Amino acid sequence: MAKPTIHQVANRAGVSTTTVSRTINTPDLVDTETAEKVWAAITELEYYPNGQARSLVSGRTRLLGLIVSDITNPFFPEVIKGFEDVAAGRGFDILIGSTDYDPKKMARCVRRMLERGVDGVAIMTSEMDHELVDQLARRNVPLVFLDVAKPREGAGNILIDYEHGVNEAVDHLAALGHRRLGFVAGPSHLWSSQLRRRVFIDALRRHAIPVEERFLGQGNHKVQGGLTAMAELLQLDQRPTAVIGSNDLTAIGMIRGIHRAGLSVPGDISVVGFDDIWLAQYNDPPLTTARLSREELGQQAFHALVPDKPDSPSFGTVTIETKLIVRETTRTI
Amino acid sequence: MAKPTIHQVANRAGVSTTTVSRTINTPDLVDTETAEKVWAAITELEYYPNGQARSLVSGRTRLLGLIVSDITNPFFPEVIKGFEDVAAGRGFDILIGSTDYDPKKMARCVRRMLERGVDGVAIMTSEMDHELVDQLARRNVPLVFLDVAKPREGAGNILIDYEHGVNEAVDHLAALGHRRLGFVAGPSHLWSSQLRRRVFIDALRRHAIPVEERFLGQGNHKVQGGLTAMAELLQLDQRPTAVIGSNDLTAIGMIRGIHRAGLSVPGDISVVGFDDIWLAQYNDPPLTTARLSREELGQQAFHALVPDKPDSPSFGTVTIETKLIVRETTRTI
DNA sequence: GACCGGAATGGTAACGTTTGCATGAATGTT
DNA sequence: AACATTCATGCAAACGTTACCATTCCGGTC
Repeated sequence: MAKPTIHQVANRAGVSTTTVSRTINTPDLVDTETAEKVWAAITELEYYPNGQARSLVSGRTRLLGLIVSDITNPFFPEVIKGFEDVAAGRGFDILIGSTDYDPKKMARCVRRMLERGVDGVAIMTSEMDHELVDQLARRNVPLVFLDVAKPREGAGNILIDYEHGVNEAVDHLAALGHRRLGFVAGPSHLWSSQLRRRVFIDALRRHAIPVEERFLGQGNHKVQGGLTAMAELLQLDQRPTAVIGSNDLTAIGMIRGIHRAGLSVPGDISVVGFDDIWLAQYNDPPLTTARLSREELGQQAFHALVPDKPDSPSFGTVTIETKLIVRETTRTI
Repeated sequence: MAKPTIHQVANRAGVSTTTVSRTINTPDLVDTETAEKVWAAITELEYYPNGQARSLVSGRTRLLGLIVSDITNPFFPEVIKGFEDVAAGRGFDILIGSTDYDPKKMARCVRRMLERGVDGVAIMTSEMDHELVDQLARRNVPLVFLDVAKPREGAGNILIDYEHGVNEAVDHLAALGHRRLGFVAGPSHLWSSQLRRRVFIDALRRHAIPVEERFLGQGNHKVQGGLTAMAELLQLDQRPTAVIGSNDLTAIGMIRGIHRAGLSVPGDISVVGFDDIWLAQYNDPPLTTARLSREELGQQAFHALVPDKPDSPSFGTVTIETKLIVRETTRTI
């Protein structure tokens, strides 16, 4: 009795398969009485329409791909959640692909999505093979890129307004009297990480604060990177009085580094992070950071892929705001 | 030119669709020379076989469902990673479902998986509607339950040997001279959380350490819960000298609580966590905790769902070990 | 009372694969 | 030289839906 088909339902209800199909998809076209019989048969048999058959004829799969670098990175799960929530609400399922920062895996991911015939792909990873992505585009698969170098033609692009948050951070620090600001960047191959660094430097200029090369550290967007970069910064005979991390993990590592050196945050050095991951508020002390709403990021990605009004492709560019959240890792000098 | 079919490939290569299909699936059956022609056509046209058509005839989708409560909980992503890694290696895709602790969403999840015709479902959530799960079982969908109350017949079950880790923790603490041990539990509706508590109490008995009711706090497996529970414990006129958290998040919250009260870890109170989430090692100070390998959990789940040898259903029960990792939150009394 | 229009339903051809059966050529066996 | 055996290939029928094109029956209109 496993997996009844539409035929069995039709038999049991004493109607044609066409009628069953209609009862499910276009109820207006079928008589109330017959509809009831059909529904009875459906529930009795525990019938579920076969998705592959459905999408074979319709050409749509109601399946969306989501490619991230590493689901283990606390930044991503929240994006996924935002994406999945709204997708599930609209009857879409999502296919997760982790690239693990490995272009080969990325290729495998794309191939898998292609074979599944996804109705769209959200790409949130930098190790991108352009040839591969072009292949998707050529097959008219809607695409959306999240926080990627240059907006791509013929695809949705979700940009992040780093400037606002970073400016607020520098404002905040400057208002507290800090003039010697440091920054620990993320991996240099990552475009968004370079951008964050650049935006920081611009903000300093705008505040007429001198940009000191030696205050610019190099991390990797992980705790460890922040920790070791901070250790170097602390070697300097003249230390920065406040530092900003390229993301929260970096900032948290920096705080660890400062603690290990026997100094205190924010007593000796103020620290600001970026992203406001979940963990930031539970750090010790709670981290001041520029928030970037991952939920919104995920939601916007979905909307770019499947527009509210059918057939109105939204190749637009959406910008996500960032906003400083002041907690307890910053203090007047 | 979007989405070429097997027919177009066949045309271009001057062979029948059958031959194309065979070149892809059973290369032995086709002449090397024709195979080459076919492959040429395939790459020129950028042909990818249509998955739905494929699984419509084969009956298999090579799609696996994975139902978790909340992907945002740092415990889950690593399980997912373990699961996905090995699944991708074997050509399976996975469909993520978040229940958000909501039985309604759980129902929607199951329905979605049923319609997609998944080849198996891994369930790692407690808000389980038995009727729903039975529906899956009736349709012969392989199932595996992760860390669930009682092993279920006709399905895989992955259990976690909490005892070993907790015993090691209590051993460790006892060896350091602690005799007043506290425990902050997880949500009481969660079976695994009750089990952890029970195992802790058993371990105390085994060490002939008195079980003091007032040292048993109530958390919620989140940082906040550990924090407030610890605050209560600290009100006691006689405080525990060491405390164990039901999971790492709880333990981290407890440490925050201790710090807020102006006490130090491990100077005044020793703390032990459970799980060894990624974050544990970067806590300040690094957390002593009983490790439960989430990667292994995910991998075992996959293997339970799709056995190495086809058609050998593995309804067995696998146990995952736990093991104490000593870091810097425990010290002699 | 013949005709028309709409509502409810059914028959059937797709959709893109795989697969069992059939065919034909080439090779080997007696 | 006739025949069995393998190898390479093709034809056509599935798989479970949906969508187009009938068909039937009904009440209403002139």
